Amino acid sequence: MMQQDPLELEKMIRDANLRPTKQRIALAELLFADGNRHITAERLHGEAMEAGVTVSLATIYNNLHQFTSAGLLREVVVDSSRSYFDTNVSAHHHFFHEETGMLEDIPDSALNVDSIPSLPEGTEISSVDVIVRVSNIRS
Amino acid sequence: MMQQDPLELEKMIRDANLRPTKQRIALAELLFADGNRHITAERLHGEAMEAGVTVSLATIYNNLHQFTSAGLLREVVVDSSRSYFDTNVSAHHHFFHEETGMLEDIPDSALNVDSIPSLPEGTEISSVDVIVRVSNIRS
DNA sequence: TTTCTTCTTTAGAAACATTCTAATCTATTG
DNA sequence: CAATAGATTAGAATGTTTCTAAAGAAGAAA
Repeated sequence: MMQQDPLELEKMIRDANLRPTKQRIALAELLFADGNRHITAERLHGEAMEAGVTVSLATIYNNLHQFTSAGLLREVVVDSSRSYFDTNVSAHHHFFHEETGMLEDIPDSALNVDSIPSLPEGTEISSVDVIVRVSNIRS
Repeated sequence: MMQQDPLELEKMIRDANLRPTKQRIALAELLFADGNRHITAERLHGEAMEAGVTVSLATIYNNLHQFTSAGLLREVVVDSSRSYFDTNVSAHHHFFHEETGMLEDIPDSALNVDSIPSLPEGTEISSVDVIVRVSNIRS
């Protein structure tokens, strides 16, 4: 995404039918200014604090979900205790570092999933998520 | 797995260096007697109650984790608010029904993941998890 | 069997992430 | 500017999971 310009961000927010409030713009900057990010609510809250923006946790959650509904973010489920949000919404997969809890993109082109078996009756694919869990080699 | 015989179950528990207590045996029966299952702690607790076995939730969690460490169960991460435990510990993947929260196995042979890109420096694969999220076709 | 040790279970408290509530505040529109 | 619809917030509430400390059960040794 890589949206540096505040005006672009504001347009993006408006296009999502959301009002460009101080908090929302600040969060959008933190999320989208520096390119692809994988972030938890708690960490985004911390970054907002550091940046001198007072935002409540409730607002962090509200906005993460609103951005996700608008297709600006994608939720990645890798950890049963925390939610990660990914600013890269195009097709791709993930490495998950078990020790650090860090996520890393795997380009869609770098991995191939095929011969998906027949789907359960009456269902359609919503997404295919591949998570390659990696850990440090212990010597 | 499909372990019907109580004696087999007891052996399985002993082989995992665990004591065959009343609660542990009852949980093992619920988990392993009827073949492949995908279950949450809460649901296992409910089933134990129904079966007339009094087990605390703490014990449910203790045992699910101990069985997992022993390789008798595998934790499947598909939902950021709940943990699922799978009695099928051999290589395979999952369909996840978004509406019902139900999990369904995809045999390893029915799905192929290839050309996994070079791993991050100093790491090794711990597992490759494919989750095909499906939802009911809305007409 | 009796005793000793180690492992288990448990109730309840605590921790943690997330959602809800209802009041206040802000952006937008007329 | 006034009215309204949307946004933010503190704090309470929820839901899952873990922790604590005490009491109970299993295994080993004599």
